[in-house]
Amino acid sequence: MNDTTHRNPPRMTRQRAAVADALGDTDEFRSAQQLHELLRSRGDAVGLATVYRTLQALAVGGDVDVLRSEDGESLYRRCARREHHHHLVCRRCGRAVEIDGPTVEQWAASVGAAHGFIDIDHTVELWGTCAACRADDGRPN
Amino acid sequence: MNDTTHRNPPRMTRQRAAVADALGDTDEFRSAQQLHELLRSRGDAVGLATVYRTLQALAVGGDVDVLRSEDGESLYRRCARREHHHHLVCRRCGRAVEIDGPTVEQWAASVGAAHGFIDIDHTVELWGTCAACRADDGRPN
DNA sequence: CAGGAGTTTGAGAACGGTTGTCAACTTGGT
DNA sequence: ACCAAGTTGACAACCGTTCTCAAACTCCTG
Repeated sequence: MNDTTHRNPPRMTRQRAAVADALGDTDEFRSAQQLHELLRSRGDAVGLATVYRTLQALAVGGDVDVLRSEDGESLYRRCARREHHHHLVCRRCGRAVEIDGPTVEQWAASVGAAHGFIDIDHTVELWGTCAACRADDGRPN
Repeated sequence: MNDTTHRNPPRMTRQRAAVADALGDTDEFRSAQQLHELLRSRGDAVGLATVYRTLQALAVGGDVDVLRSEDGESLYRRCARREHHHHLVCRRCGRAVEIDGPTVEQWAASVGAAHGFIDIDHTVELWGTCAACRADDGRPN
C-alpha cells in the first residue's frame, strides 16, 4: 500500500484553468516563461512557479506535448492527438505540425535489441523555418 | 573582408591536448563537468571554462559529437566516423553505439518541404539501458 | 635564444531556466 | 460555515553554461 492510495484528486483552480486556456489558444510551442508573460499581459497573472508546475502536470497526464528547443528550453503545446507522434517545428516562431515517423518506432526497437539495449526511447524532432517566418526575413523575433 | 581573414591558427596547449586525450579514452558520452573532474583526478587539471571552450571548438570542427541528455546537459564523445550519423545511448552510463537512420535524412527533407518549411534539421537519438547497466541493477550510478 | 604580438587560460562573477521553500490562501467535502 | 488537505507565489537556491579580464603562454621573428 503506497501513498497514491491516499492521494486526493487534483483541484480546479483559476490558475490551472488560465494555463490550460493559454495553451488552447495557439498551435505553437511556447516556453513556460512565454506563457507566464502572456497570462500576465492578459491581466490573468499566475505565479511563474505555478506555471511550471501546471505544465509539468499536464505533460505527465499526456495533455500537452513537451520538447526541448535547440538551446535547451522546454517548450509546451496542447496537441490534437494523444497517440504518439513527432513534430516539425519552426525554430523561429514555434509553429508546429504533427507528423508520424512511419517506421521509426519499430526501427528504434530493433536497433536497440540488436545491441542489447532495453527500455528504448527515442527522440525524433524536425526543426526548420516555416513559410511565414521565411517571409518576414531579417525581422527581429 | 571579414575578421576571419586575419585570424591566426589555433595554438596547441597542454589543456587542449589534455581534453582531447580524455575524450580519446572512452566510447562513452561525457559531460563537460565529468571530463573536468576526470582531468582533475588525473592530476592534469584544466579550468572548467577551458573544458567548455575546448569542447565547443572540437564540436564545431566536427571532431566530437554533441548531444543533449534527457535532462538537458550537453554530452560529448569522440566519434569514429565524421559522416552524419545517429546514436543509441545508454541513459545510465553514456555508452553509445553509432547507427545510421536509413531513410531518415530524405524523409526529414520531404516532410519539411511538404509543409513549406526550409532549412530542415533533425534530431534522432535513441536512449536505452545497455546490457552492462542492466546487469548491475539498482547500483547507484 | 630572446622579444613581443596576439592567443589562451582560469578563478570567480554573472546568467537563464528551472526547482525548492514555506507561510498564506483556496477548494471541496461535511 | 468549518476544516483538512491541496495549491499558490514571492523569493531563494540550484545547476549547467557563458562572460570577464588580468596573468600566463605560444610561436613567430630577428
